[in-house]
Amino acid sequence: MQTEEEILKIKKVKNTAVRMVVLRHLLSLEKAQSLKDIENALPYTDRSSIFRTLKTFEENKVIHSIEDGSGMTKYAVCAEGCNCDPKDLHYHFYCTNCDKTFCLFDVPIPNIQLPKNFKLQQANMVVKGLCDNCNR
Amino acid sequence: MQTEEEILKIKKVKNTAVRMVVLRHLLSLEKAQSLKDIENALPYTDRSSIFRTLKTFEENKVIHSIEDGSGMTKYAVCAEGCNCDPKDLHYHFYCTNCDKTFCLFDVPIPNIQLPKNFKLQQANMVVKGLCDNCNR
DNA sequence: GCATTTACCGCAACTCGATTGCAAAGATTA
DNA sequence: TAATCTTTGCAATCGAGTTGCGGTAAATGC
Ligand SMILES: [Mn+2]
Ligand SMILES: [Mn+2]
Ligand SMILES: [Zn+2]
Ligand SMILES: [Zn+2]
Repeated sequence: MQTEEEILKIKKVKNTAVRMVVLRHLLSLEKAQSLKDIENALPYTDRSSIFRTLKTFEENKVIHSIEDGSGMTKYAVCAEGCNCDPKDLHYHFYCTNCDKTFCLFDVPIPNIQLPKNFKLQQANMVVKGLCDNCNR
Repeated sequence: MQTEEEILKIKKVKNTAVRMVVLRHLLSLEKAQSLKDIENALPYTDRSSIFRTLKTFEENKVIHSIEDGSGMTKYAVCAEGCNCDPKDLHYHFYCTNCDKTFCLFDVPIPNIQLPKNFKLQQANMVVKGLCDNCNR
């Protein structure tokens, strides 16, 4: 497991107080976080600073964003070695009961046979249902 | 191919002027439409009426919605016999160049092996890239 | 070290897609 | 017909996301 400093260094993002605290927060939880989630968790940090931090992180592939259909974009730390290429694609699971969104790094994504002449660049694959905790 | 009247009858949605014109518009195009798209195409119909019509259609499985990451929810008419169950799932393709979103009814969705105790209910699978028209 | 330039931060304002309250118009039922 | 329920149009509101700007901090050049 890499430290916040190591991650930022590898991804060539300057280390600042806001960036450290945002990245630490994202690393501390197993589920993807929305801007609002982070804002609530970091009451002394300004929303727009968090927003710009997330943009910077995403541009530099520190994190990736997920559109889970909940109305708020969620963010999760990229796996070590991730370049946000199609090969780094993974499913996301959105629990319709507890509203958590998970990265399913371990579920393989099969090859998608697109129609003739369509070119794959990226994907946003969100599977919805009940998580193990809510499915009882 | 079913007519608008037939579709609404089968799905038990009362036939009104606004509903007819919205459904006709959705049927007339091969790509999924946003509320704004429909509003622009139907300048004499009020936005909130279109909005409520789309909600009614979605609840009654006349149409399904797609979150393609463009910031606007898109809507497309369900295929004949669709119940919006997991078995009716299909990929959507979002062209990053021309901003069109297509239902890929013909591309099979493989079985997704979720982690233990996770239950699949729905999915929003958006593949992004260049459509055949833009990929030259 | 000190001046200059660049990057980052906090605050407030704003954008825009989505949603809602409400009253009028239309359809249905008794 | 009268009462009731549904649909529609208009205007207002909500809220996530985004931006302008001035101040502070860090980096760069001398
Ligand atoms: Mn992920
Ligand atoms: Mn579709
Ligand atoms: Zn859950
Ligand atoms: Zn295209």
